[in-house]
Amino acid sequence: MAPKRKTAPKPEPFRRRVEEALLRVPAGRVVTYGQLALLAGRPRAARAVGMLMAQNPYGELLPCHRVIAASGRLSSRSFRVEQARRLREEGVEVSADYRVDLSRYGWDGVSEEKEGEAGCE
DNA sequence: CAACTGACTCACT
DNA sequence: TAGTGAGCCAGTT
Repeated sequence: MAPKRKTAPKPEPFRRRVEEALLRVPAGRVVTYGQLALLAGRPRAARAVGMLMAQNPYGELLPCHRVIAASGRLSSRSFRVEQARRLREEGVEVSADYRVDLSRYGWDGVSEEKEGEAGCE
């Protein structure tokens, strides 16, 4: 017993966890690679998450455009344009510098989308 | 089997 | 305030 696995608390591939966590993110909300990695079970695997997004064979099937850097900026010079476009379509304000306010759109990890008013400022 | 890369993050200078 | 370096994780070659 006690399968000594330094990593992978679950037999499920890290990829799967990231996908599930990403699919949990409601529209109009964004998460950072670190947050997504945390939900996936690896708070330090932000890099791995980024790679999965770049490799994501699901393409548009996966809301990878909701994943941004911890600085609130869109990474990937090749995709940041489309990312910002999709985020704006979901109601997320993306600055001309491809910057998103995590304080407003940063997902807390709660699927409860009660931002109906979203005008508290 | 081992090494390098990469859509990251944090800390220090 | 901005820029640079080292660390960490998973996937690819």
